[in-house]
Amino acid sequence: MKKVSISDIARKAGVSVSTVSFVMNDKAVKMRISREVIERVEHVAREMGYRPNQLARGLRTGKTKTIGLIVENISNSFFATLAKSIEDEAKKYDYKVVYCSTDNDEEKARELINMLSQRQVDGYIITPTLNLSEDIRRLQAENKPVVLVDRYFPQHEEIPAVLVDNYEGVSRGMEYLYDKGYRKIALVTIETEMAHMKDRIRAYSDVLSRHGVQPDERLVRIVPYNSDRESALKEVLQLLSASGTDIDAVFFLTNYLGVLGIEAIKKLQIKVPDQLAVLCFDDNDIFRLYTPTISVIRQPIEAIGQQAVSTLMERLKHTGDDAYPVHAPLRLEADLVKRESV
Amino acid sequence: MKKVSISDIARKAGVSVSTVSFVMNDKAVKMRISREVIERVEHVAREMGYRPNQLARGLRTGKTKTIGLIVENISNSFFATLAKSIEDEAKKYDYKVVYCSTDNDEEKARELINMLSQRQVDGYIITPTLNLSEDIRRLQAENKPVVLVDRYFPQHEEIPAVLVDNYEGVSRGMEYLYDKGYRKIALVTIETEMAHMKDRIRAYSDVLSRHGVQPDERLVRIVPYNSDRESALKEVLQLLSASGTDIDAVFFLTNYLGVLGIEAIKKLQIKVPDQLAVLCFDDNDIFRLYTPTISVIRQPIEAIGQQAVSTLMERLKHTGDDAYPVHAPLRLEADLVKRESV
DNA sequence: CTGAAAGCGCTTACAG
DNA sequence: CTGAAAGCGCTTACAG
Repeated sequence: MKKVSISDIARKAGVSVSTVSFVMNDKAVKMRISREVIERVEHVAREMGYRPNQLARGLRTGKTKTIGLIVENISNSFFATLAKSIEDEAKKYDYKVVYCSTDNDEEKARELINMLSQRQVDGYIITPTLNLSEDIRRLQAENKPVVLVDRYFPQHEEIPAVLVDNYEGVSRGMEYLYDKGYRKIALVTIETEMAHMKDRIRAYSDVLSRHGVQPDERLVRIVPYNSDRESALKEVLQLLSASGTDIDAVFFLTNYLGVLGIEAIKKLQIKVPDQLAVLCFDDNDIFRLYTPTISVIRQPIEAIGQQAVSTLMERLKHTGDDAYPVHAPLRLEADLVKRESV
Repeated sequence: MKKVSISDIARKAGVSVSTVSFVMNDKAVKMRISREVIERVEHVAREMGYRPNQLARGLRTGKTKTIGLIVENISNSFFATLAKSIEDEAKKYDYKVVYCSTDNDEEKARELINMLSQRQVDGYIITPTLNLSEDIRRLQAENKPVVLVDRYFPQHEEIPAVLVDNYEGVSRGMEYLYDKGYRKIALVTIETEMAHMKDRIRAYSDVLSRHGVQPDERLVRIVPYNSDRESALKEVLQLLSASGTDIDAVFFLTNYLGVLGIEAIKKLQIKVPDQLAVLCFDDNDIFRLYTPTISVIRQPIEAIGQQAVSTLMERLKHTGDDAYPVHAPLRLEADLVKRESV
């Protein structure tokens, strides 16, 4: 059974391919094609089970109605939720989404951009890795709009970005811990040069300074990026069991670290929040169900996805318009979810 | 900046488009093109930043090197992990994956198949909904191989499927509970006609019968498919707090139900495993970290993804071969992960 | 060894 | 109101 093409329909309906094309694209009325022909063509098309070949259409029109989405890792719950929200939102605009994971590898990210570009996606939503700004500018130069999500390049305001307000979110969390009387607040973060994490760390230090507290190096643990689960866990265990530091609270700067933290706390049998208060950036089902429940700064994932799509759609409409306004990253507010761990 | 095409390169290198095409496709040697021309073409292509248009290539060759993956919901951790494993495995064969979610809606599943078909994917990996077998057979008739994952159609052996051995997995879990001395074993499942769930339920009853236990209706709770989170939780709460049933263990047949179960148990302050043993089909980070840790029957998700891809690749090679052998579904063994809840 | 030409399935000016 | 034809960017028999 071969796929049926427009010319098969034309032959069977006794009209030209142009006529069929006009009917299939709802341009029949504009082209003043007779009611009778329209109906005949539609009937034949349905009968033969016609499905337009989008490859051919894309080749001809230069538009594929497809968004390329590049995330760090689709199996991570944050990105999976983000991807779903982008897929659902894009559908409203009649766009499809093709997604893929970088595993936070620069080279892989480049390959993916390359692959999506070859498939002629109309625009991109990207969770960038480091050093990707040149590749992204090249896309923009080819008139392919790009919107960053979750991360951004501070020195490149011409690349729009949608993300949570990291600085504000961590500040809020820190103030909350401070208000509750905690003074020896430890921080667990991941080693990276990316600006979104630097913003989070900066908020931690700034809040401490504002309260006249000297940041204590021993309270900050930076997990190397490529450490496997085991060694990362070891780092956290070390921090939490170190004597002489008197930690009374710990702030995990990512979801993944928070989960490791829970494991460490469980292993060390630390009583939360009596011996140690726990706060995490980014929510997770586990935090809601763990005993005690873990307080978090929650990112508005759905809203990030929706805004990313609508920003991209805006750009897609203005394609070729060089004077398109430059924006600072769009920062959405995070929620402080108070639970039992603080 | 326009994209550069094969003819731009041909012009600049002073050769024909055919020559460029042969060089780009590593057929230069076979066509005995001179070393010098090859080098000139490659140099020009690199210089101009040439990226082949896959739409055009796909249109011409009829192959897109793309797999369409349809799952229930990409934001669910089971499917997110499965999708990642399929993406990684497909990459080894130099195939890309386009994924999308049905939300378990028959109509949406049909639309997605339609969409992927219009984009000319070479083959499909599908988590089917009910009543999808006809649509799938149509794909097969069009010579597009399909492999089902996670679910299957027992009456359609001609559609290959890769899934966990549901019957064996639940049987193993039940025997384990029985061995541990539990006799009043409750079951929480989801309402569906799909065979994979029926297999799980059948295993539950069979193990009970084998031990001469009359299945007690009051011990089985079937959560209606479209119930929202709240009402599903209510169902579970009701089951666990019902008096006069003396439940001593509960077996949740899906990940999602197990998480609800944890919530219910937490709310009711039931002591696990002293007052109630808990077992769940399908693992989840939560089960590993909850206190007490929850024992599970773990699906070999990675292996399912890998087998699905390799089965599909096999079919892709034999495309057009009508006599391709019919297989029963490939059932992979689940692990019993003993933790503290039983 | 290399080029000219057909054709994949569409859309869209252009002509009548 | 409808059709013939060009062209999107490729691949691939065919010819020389």
